[in-house]
Amino acid sequence: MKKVKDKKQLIIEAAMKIFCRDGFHKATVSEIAAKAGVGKGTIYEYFDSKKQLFIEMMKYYANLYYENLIAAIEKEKTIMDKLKRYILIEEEIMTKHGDLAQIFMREAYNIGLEVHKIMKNNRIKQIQFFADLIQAGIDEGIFRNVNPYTAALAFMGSVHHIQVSKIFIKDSYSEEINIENLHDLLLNGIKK
Amino acid sequence: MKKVKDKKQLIIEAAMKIFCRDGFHKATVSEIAAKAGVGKGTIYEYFDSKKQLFIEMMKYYANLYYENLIAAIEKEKTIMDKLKRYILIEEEIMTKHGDLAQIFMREAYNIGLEVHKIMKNNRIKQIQFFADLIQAGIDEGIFRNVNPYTAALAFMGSVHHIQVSKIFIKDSYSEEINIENLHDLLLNGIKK
Amino acid sequence: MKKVKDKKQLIIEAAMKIFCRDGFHKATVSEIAAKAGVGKGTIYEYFDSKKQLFIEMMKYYANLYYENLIAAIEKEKTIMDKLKRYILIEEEIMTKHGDLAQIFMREAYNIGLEVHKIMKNNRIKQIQFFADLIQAGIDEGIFRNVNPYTAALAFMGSVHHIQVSKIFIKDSYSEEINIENLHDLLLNGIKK
Amino acid sequence: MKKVKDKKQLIIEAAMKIFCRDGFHKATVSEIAAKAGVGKGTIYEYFDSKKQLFIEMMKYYANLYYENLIAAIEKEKTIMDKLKRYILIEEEIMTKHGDLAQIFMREAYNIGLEVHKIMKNNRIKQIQFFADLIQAGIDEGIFRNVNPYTAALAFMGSVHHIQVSKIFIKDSYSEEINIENLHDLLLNGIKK
DNA sequence: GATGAATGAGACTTCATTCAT
DNA sequence: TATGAATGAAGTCTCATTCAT
Repeated sequence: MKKVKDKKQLIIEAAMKIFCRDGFHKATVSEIAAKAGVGKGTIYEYFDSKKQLFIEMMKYYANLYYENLIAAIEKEKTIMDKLKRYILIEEEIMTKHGDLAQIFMREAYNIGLEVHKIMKNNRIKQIQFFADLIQAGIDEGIFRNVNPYTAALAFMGSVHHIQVSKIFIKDSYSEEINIENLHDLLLNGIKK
Repeated sequence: MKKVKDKKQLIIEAAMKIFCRDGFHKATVSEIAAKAGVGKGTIYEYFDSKKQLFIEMMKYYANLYYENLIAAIEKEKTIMDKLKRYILIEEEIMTKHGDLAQIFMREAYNIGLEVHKIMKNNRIKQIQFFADLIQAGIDEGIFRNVNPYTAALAFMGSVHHIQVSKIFIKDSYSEEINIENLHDLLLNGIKK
Repeated sequence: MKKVKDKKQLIIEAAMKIFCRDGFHKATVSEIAAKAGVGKGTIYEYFDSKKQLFIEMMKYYANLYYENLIAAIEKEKTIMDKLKRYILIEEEIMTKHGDLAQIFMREAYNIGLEVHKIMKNNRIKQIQFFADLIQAGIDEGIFRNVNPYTAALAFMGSVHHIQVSKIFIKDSYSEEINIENLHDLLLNGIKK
Repeated sequence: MKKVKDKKQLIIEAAMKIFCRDGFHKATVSEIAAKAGVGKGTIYEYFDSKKQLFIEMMKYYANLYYENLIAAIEKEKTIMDKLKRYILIEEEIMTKHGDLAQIFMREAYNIGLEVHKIMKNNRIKQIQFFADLIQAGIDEGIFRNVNPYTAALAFMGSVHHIQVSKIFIKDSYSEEINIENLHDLLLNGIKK
């Protein structure tokens, strides 16, 4: 019984790597099977189709991400620490799983309605969670009276973008770009 | 000679629409031809392959985008106006051509080295341009002494992320999220 | 325009041979293509699927059969001659296309509703046509007052069965079994 | 030892149902196993392959059929009663096991030489048995001097065809078609 | 130059068969 | 003995690309 779960897990992890590298349509079931170290037919013992494998892979990582996020943030005491932690986790996730985030975004429109729904719900949950944090900060009087959703998206977008750029550009001035700078910038603004 | 260019242009525009909707691998040459109103074989009169068509399509829109950006910004006089114009153009582009930006990002890794290079150069040019603007603002004393690259990426990422979220989430609280709020936030920060 | 029809026809004829020899499920599209002298993909230019090819093949031969049958019978003047002609044609068809009749029967249940309907309609048309002939003979007073449908089926079944047996058994006493004997038997009965 | 036979028997009976419904190639070993209430692997404990299972299933039912036929007919005293009994049994078998007869016919050509031989021998035995009955009737002076093989095949074919038509057409005039009519027709002919 | 019928490589998926338990 | 998870050969179908017209 444990073994069955292990093999399904194995396939999901292999699928994640291949889907991230190639996207849904370029990825082949053959290669996922090879990466998982199982036969091609075995994939179909655990998943109805390539599409279904993609969906279950997405669900798995979406949940994993959200659970970890909540767990880490709830350890922090103050709003400011929670906020910083959120940004740090976003950064960490983007570093480790930026490709996953990318493919979630990109394929969300194309694979089908179910994928789109998962993505949308996941995204809304995140934004809401972050917006709630900011709203709490506003209520406590440590933040200006900004729109919490705009702020949430700005924060998330900045972190995301910086990370993607670092991965993408690699050999350039990406060294000097770091999250410490970003924290300062987002908290204090650019204007003198 | 003029006619030839017209037909090539026609195919590139059709290709853009189909590639944006379906991604590189799901898109079919047949449908691009149909959209362009030409025969399937005609595509191959103007482009060596589907991949080459994608590359040329990308080059075309990357240039178009950059030229328009520069032209619009250079019309503005002050640093602050240039910066605002930049943000507005980014927003406009994301609104009109967000799907194009998405596909550029997503497929950049997969299609081949040439695509990746185009993307990277384009991105670096943009970041550099924006960072230069910010640096000029710092030099003029209107901005704090932030890292210009971090700031550039944060601005670009925020705009991008908000736009994507608006498209993606649609029916939610996206109404209250707007660029005016974002301007204020990025310029003045969140802290009281 | 003529050529297109020729190639579709070519595929239908090849499909008939392979389907007859192997049955629907054992038959492969590859081999049908090879038999027709076209590429595998060409099959799909003319038919949506293997199943659709089977259906269209069936429709084609069902019509061909029925048209020829009617045409030949209408040339005859008297009821008795029409009846004999019918039996002779049935025999001829079973000789030439017995395998086709077999596959029609066998696969009719399995391929899908559409196939079943075609088969059923075709069968009803035939039975009705034959029963009408017999009824006309009864009305003219040359036949006893038998049930025309029973008689039609008995005649058709006898001819069919004899032919199948001849094909099937081949090397046995099939020489002495012939249609002349059958005519006599069916017209005059077995009892002294 | 008894148990082993029981399980083998169980599989044969399940196989018959599935093969009859789907034909050899469409039928799956999985479903046969499920129907028999055994594991998939168990099938291979008793049969070398799917093909071998089909062959053994055929042999079993061919023998069963023939034994029952002989036993029933030998109970009758007169030629005429034996003949009638034969027709009634054929009818009964076609009613109960028409699908089996169908698949025997259809797949006989395709599965392999061994199947073909079984079928052929079985058929020859039946025809011969029936022809012998008719010949005996001729010798006794109750039948005209018809060709006994032709008559045998005509009788068998008529019964078969009527039965198949009843199953196939169902909702039509099949009510008025019955074996009593057929008896009369075959014995007395159609001519006045 | 323009076309689209023809092609076949390669994708997803099924299922008979094996074998470790 | 009985099982069913695992497998990979083989099938259907798609689609980028070619080439005769």
